[in-house]
Parts: sequence; structure tokens; C-alpha cells
Amino acid sequence: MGHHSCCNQQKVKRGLWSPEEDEKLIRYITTHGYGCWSEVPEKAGLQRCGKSCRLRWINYLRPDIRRGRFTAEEEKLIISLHAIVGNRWAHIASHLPGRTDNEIKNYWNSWIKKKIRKPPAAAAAATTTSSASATTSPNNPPPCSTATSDHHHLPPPAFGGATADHHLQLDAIINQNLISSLPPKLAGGDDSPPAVPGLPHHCPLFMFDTTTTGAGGAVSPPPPSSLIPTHLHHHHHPFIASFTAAMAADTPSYLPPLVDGMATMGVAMDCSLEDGQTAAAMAATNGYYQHHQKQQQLEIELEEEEQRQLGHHQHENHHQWDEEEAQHLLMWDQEVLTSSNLEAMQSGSHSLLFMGPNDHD
DNA sequence: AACATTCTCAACCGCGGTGAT
DNA sequence: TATCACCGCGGTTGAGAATGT
Repeated sequence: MGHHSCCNQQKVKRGLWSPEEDEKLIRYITTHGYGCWSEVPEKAGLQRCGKSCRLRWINYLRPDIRRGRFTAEEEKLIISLHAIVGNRWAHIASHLPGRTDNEIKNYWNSWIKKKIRKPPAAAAAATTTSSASATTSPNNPPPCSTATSDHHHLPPPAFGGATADHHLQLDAIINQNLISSLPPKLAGGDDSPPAVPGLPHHCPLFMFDTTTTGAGGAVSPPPPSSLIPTHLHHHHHPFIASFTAAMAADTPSYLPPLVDGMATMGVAMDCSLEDGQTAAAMAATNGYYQHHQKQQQLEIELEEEEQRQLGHHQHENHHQWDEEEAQHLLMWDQEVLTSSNLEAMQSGSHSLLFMGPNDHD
């Protein structure tokens, strides 16, 4: 472990804060405000670095901090928000007054650990090749967030172009995440958290990108089996098998979760296409991190999506899709999926965006 | 009671973004 | 435009507490 660049001075203290230090910091900030954190330690008479002071204040000493266990409502909110934004703890914390990002992060991570320790036996075999899944919760991941928590373990974002091994890992991860979001009778376990408590009874959007069909082959997109022409059934990805199982069980609400969160998708759309043929109706990030210049807009869209997921759906959507971005993406809901769409997608020339059947009601 | 294991959570680290120069 | 300092964030660590054997 190193030191902060701002903590290189010999006399900087580290480790737990003493009550005396807390008192000094509180006294200083309540009378002067913190302004420039780098100046706080010196002015407050503390042998700490500014960063440490800031952390202590934000995570512990703030007067509006809320301690104690999370309420059921807070849990639901965290899970719902995490399903939407992924590991953006500060963002999630901004929706929970008095809670810190650190606290939420700790809560989430400990919850995941808990789930790892209680894997359903049936699912264990499916993940034997996945080192990535070993570090997270292949058998019982947090609801809906999918690989979100694990994205640093995953191959580069665009699924296409990954190696065969990566696909195996992805298969396992995706399957497990899907399974975990199924009701117990489908998932084979009974201690899975609710799919997405607090969310409407459907999963949020999810997306597959089939644009780059490397030597290893792209992950096949997952249309519902009932909508797949029989001659294409042999292309089924394991993921599709799970998905179609859910469909067959008449549980269309249990759609697969987001891939790396909404932030990476940057989509906001009106899915109610009238002619049923319009496929390339929108654009998104074609891949995960390629459109930094749109960050601001994505943030706005993210907020909108959040509101929508949380029951404040606004029907108007004025996003103007970039045609160039749109060309690799297909979108439909169940009503408008056609075999021509499907074939275009199967050809590997398009990305795929799925939308849950109830997302645009 | 003693020891081992697991959990909790405060704190640290490193990185990216931003604004000043 | 480049550099620097600072801030904020997400990931990770580790000490102490709680729980299990």
C-alpha cells in the first residue's frame, strides 16, 4: 500500500480516527466550513491529509448522516437503482438522504458475499470454467444487475470479438444472472432476492451487441423462442435456452437483466413502433465506452430512465437518434419482432436491443 | 472457554475529471 | 496546449466484532 500523494509528509497520521481528532475536525468545519480540503488538516490542527479529513467528514461526521440498518424501503431503492445505474454508489446514495456511497457499497458487497456463500447446488456446475464468476456471485448475483458488479472481470464490453473462452465465461455469467432473476420455481433456488423489488413487474431493458463477429463468434442475440423461426433454433445460445424456458413458463416478465447498466446503453426510446417493421429506430452506445462525448446526454437519459423505472414514466421522448449509430442496432418488442428482423440480426450485421413487453406502457 | 470463521464497516488507494495557471 | 493540484468516485483492504464449532 502506498500513500496518497498528498500524504507523503512524514507526520501524516493514518488509520482509525480518535475522538479527539473527530472533535477537532467537527469544530473546524462547523465554524469555518471545509472549503479547500487540503487546507483543512493544517487549519484544524490535524495530522491527517485532506483526503482523509474529507472522507471522515462525509462518511462519518456529517450532522445529517443517518446510521443504523437499512430499512426495507431503502433496500428496495438500492436494489432498484443498482439495477439501473450499476455500481455508481454516489449516484445511488444521492437518492438516499443521509446515506453515504461507502455505506451503500459496503452493504451491497456484503450482501453479495452472503449470497456467494449460499449457492444453489444445481447451479454450481455451470460455472466451473468461469474464474470471473468465482469472484462474484454466479449462482446468486444481485438482482438484475448482471455483470454490472463484475464488469472489471469481463472481457471488453462489446460481446462480439471476444474469444471463445470469454464466451464460455459470458455464457455462464449471463445464464446465471438470468437464472437468478427467475422465480424460485424456475431458478431452482428459494433464497434469491426478489427480481427487482420496487420496480414494475418486468425487467429493464437489455442489449446485446452483435456488431463485431470475431473469429470466436458473437454471442447470439436472444429472441423469444416463440418468435424464432424453427430453422434458426439451432443457433440458440445457452442464454437463449434459459430465456426461452422462462418464456415457455409464461413468465415473460423475467427478462434478462441489464448488461452493464443503463449508463452503458444510453438509450431512451419509445418502443411503440407502428408499422412493426421499423428496426433501426434508435441508437445507443455501440459498445460500452465509445461515446464519451455523449456523457452529458447519457446522464440526462439515465435520470429519465430512473424516473421511468421508479414509476415516474414520462411518455414524451425527444431523443434524436444518430443514424450512423443506429445502423448496427435493432430494436423491437414482442409485437414487432419479425423474421426479417431476426434474419438481419442473425446475419451479424446488427446489434440488438430488446425491450421488455411492458416497458413502454 | 477457546479457537476458527465470517461479517461489518471505516479507511485507504488509485484513477479520472476538472479547473487554474 | 501542457502541467499541476485538487476533488470525487469506485474498488479494495484490514481491524475488530459477531457468530459458529
